[in-house]
Amino acid sequence: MTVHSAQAGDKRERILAAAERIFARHGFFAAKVSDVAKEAGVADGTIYLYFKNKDDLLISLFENRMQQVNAALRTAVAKVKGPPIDQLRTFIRTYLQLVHDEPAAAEVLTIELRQSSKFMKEYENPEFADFLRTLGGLVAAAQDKGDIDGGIPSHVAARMIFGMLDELALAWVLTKQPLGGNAAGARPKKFDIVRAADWVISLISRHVASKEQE
Amino acid sequence: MTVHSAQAGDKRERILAAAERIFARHGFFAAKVSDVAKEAGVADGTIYLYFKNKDDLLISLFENRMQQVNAALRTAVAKVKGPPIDQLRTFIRTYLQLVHDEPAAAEVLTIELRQSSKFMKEYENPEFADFLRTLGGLVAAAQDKGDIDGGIPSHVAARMIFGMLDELALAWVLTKQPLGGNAAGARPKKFDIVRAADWVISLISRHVASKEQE
Amino acid sequence: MTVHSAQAGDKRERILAAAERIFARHGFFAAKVSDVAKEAGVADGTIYLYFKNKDDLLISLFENRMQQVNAALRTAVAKVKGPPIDQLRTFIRTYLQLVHDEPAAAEVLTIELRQSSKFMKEYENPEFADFLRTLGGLVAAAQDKGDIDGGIPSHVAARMIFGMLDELALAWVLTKQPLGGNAAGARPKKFDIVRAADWVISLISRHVASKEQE
Amino acid sequence: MTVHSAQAGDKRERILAAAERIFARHGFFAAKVSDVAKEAGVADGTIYLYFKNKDDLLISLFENRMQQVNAALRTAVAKVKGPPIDQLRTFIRTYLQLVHDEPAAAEVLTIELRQSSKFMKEYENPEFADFLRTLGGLVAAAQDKGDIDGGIPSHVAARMIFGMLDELALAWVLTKQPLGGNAAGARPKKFDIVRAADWVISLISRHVASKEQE
DNA sequence: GATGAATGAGGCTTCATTCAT
DNA sequence: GATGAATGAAGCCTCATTCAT
Repeated sequence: MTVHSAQAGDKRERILAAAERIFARHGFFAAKVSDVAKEAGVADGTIYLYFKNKDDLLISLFENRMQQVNAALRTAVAKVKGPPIDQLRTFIRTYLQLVHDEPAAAEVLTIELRQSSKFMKEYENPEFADFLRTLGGLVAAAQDKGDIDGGIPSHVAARMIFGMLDELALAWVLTKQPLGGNAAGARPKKFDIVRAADWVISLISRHVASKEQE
Repeated sequence: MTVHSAQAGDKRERILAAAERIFARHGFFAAKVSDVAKEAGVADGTIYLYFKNKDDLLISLFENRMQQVNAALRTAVAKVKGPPIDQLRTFIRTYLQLVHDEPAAAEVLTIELRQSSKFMKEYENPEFADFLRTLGGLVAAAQDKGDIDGGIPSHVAARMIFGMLDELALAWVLTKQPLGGNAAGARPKKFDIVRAADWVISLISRHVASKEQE
Repeated sequence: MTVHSAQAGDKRERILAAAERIFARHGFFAAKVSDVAKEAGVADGTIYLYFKNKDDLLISLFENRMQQVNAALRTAVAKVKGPPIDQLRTFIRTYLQLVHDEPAAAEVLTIELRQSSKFMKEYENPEFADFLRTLGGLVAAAQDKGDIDGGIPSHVAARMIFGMLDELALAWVLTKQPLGGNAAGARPKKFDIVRAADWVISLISRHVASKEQE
Repeated sequence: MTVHSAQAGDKRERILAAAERIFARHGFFAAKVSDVAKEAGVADGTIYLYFKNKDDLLISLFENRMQQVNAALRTAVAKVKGPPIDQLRTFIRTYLQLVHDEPAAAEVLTIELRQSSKFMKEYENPEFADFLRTLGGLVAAAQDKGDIDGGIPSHVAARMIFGMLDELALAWVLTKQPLGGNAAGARPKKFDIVRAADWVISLISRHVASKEQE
């Protein structure tokens, strides 16, 4: 029974995970619902027991993943006792670490979120708003301490920082790293996405940032 | 005669302009070729005299607009005699000014470019590569002068800056500014996209940047 | 239940039968897939659950019908105990009887097979090859017995005989016989396609063939 | 002037010749009018100065080629002073020689005539009727002499013979002869279409036919 | 007469969604 | 709940034909 209901409860998750992979692979529009079903190991119709329609599947995926991202960020930031700029660094590093660990999720959040901003506007996007609010708060605090230029509206600065992270994620995700070393500069080398966190901090902070690396 | 031949030569341009508006309005996938044709005032089949298919229409639109953007940027930057950071500011300001003046183009370049990174990878994107190369050059020069942190690979910094611009453009474009004043904070206020250029510069430059506003 | 499962299993057959009628009526190219669907009493999309595309529908129809023809011919010939020329007569008579009984099938096999020889070449046509092989075997046996001129390569003779049958079928099928008597020579009279079997035999056999008519 | 008008008069012929090649290459339905125009070296619209529409182009091609065929056959047969069976042999041999010399024409007459029997019925086909009448006359004469079985209605026998010729032509035309010798039986060898004339005669004549080969 | 850019009707096909089992 | 065969709306694209030059 427990196993059964667990499997049943799992089904929604399995579908979301499948959708993540399929959307990452083909893009939302090119992806077929039946492909998601196949990847999830369920029948086409089953998807409609858990989601209203294809759009809802994408929306739900966003909400779900952004929720996880926000939770991870909150947890990580809460642990930092140092000044706001260090919390910001942690925020950024954690985000990019997630991108590194979950490239499919990153691809969906980055590319598909973007392309579907169109219909995201209609559905609103509370989790993303939350993300920006948190980031804006960290920025404002860092501005108070004089670590970031205070002349910039913090919500705009938050947007800018998100833009950097998003673009880094995109560039990193789209660079298909050949297994092993890469042939003499044939393709752009896949840079270290996690290290990039420090680059972001050093780009935007006015002082030489205190390093607290592993 | 002049009118006629101008119109004839214009037809490709008219279709591109129509596609720009339609794609900006509905998004690439939701847009119908027949809508583009109607907007351009031509028959459906006429589109296929100038473009191989719907994809090619999008690709061509990118190339064309990015070419214009690059040309405008080159011209604007060439006029600046000051230090690299001032050239960079001009680059950024010009870019955001273009976003401001051509919101439809910005929407397509920003949203649709993103969502179609998928198939942009296949078609390559020489003009965008050019854009990044120019930006990277300016960054490197500014780094040499000590105006931007030199520890960041310039091509990564260029990506980050582009990310900021892109996100600013996106946020600005998607905020439907109600004509006239906006109802008490109901919607996020449409910030001044052009002024944002200075914010970008002040965010990333290590010294108080010299203002050279109009 | 029986009816239902029968119908379900039948669906492919129903579509083939509908295609046969529609193709015979309008010709392959002029026929619309949606007409076939309507004739079969299914939705347009259903066709594509059973066939890859319109071409595949035609190909499958050929294969299916030729298979039936070959089976009928084999059965009929196997019953004949007489000399090869009698088997050959049975082969021919059976074929023309099928044409008589299934004019739509005949029309498709005769006309559309021909017109699509173009793309039949690409798909091969094993059943037709089988048909020719069987016919060639009978011819060779009859040549051994001296009933047919032995100087002709048997596979070429088989082709010739098929050509006669095909042309007879075509001429017969295309002659729209008005019901009842025909107006004084206005239209070519629809000859007796089954009797024509004997004419074929008497045309090609060197001796007065033994008649074994009904 | 003469040259000019000759060229102008030629244009219709050039278009017919182009249509013959294009139809033979792609089939009537798959062939595009613009391809015919390109092959003929004229503009698309020019075709419509000489032909009512695409169908008319095919019809005219038939008429024209069948006329030439009939003329050639009449001339050849008129030279033969021997018995009807020899005239018949000449008729057949001449026809197959034409197939050999003009494979494109043969392909159109054979394949496209067949597939378009559909709309040929509507347009009638006087030249083909003429062909059959001539052939029927020769058959009847040969029957009178006892060289061909007299029990067969001569117009049906004519059909049969035409069927043989048509099928031989088709088989021969569709066998893409590999340049040079052919790999050990990989493809059916391209038989000698002209020699096949004698095979036809020996298949249908009751006596050992007098050979009058070159 | 000749051109060929433009037209636009119409078909093949896809795929999100439903619903009988 | 789960299935997956069936549906049918809708869009991309082709290409025969026209007509202004």
